[in-house]
Amino acid sequence: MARQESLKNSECPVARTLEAIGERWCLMIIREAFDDVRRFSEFQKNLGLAKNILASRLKLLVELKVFEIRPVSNGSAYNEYVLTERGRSVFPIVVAMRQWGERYLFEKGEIHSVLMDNQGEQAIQPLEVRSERGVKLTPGDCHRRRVIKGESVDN
Amino acid sequence: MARQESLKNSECPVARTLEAIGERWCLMIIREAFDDVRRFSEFQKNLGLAKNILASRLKLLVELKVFEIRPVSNGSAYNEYVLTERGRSVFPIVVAMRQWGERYLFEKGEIHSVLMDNQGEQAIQPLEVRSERGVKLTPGDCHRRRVIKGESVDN
DNA sequence: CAGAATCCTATGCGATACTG
DNA sequence: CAGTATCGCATAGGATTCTG
Repeated sequence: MARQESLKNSECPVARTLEAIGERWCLMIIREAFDDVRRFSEFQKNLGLAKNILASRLKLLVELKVFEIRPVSNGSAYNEYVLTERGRSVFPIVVAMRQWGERYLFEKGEIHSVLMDNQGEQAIQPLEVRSERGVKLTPGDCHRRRVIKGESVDN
Repeated sequence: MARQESLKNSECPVARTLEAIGERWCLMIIREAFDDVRRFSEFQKNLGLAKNILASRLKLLVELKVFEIRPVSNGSAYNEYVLTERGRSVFPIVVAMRQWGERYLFEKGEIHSVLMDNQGEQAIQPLEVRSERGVKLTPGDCHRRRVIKGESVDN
């Protein structure tokens, strides 16, 4: 089974998301973009990955419409990689990972980065899964159901 | 750079989370566990991955305390893999991935699974990132700051 | 500086066989 | 059934070189 194809047509959205952008460098690149990184060299400097890998990931993410390529404003003849709405929508995924890591993968006293809001320096609330009516849900409160996208779930 | 080590000691919690459980099969296994899958053969049947891979991932996830091994209740002499609190806390990550995939990786009319709550069959709200005071935040509203875990961020 | 192209190695992972 | 052990291929990804 060709590794890359195996989950691409899964009917589980989690599987497809993992297949599309779940790879570590993709998410790290997107995370950098949330900090307004836009240039090839900046991504490379901050992440320390090989240039060919970065290039291939950026290409992939442009194909997926997570980034769009934009000619740079300041004169230099190269491109910027700017998040699309689709790319910005990855935010909750990255925040959820961040919060889990903060909680479980650091020892007390260890340095790590946290996310703060820009106005007033407030911390971020833990993400919570809630039903339509606002009830907080745990994994056990949920089940999966097959639906057709675009059609009503009811009746 | 030994691929597996490169992000493990990053001070970015996103990087550590990716390194720990970001690999596709790990998250798929955890997703199965959210549907109350507990047995080796069930994981394997539902996911269709090779047994040695499943075994190594389960071992890894037990080491990470995402799962705990529990002797099975119903007599059969084997083990169950049960999510710990730490494992259940992965829920928002999986839900965030699910929601992103639902939105962007399916065509209208395509079949996919959705998450519903068990009582009343309500859909799940889109995850939102909010500051302490409840203001909804986009990536641009945030910045990263280095802190020492366990110590107060203020003063 | 922003990539593309080439090369090489480590390893992810599937397939299969073996064990209690 | 629940794994462990072995093998082999494909690919991820690092290092390096080349180009506009």
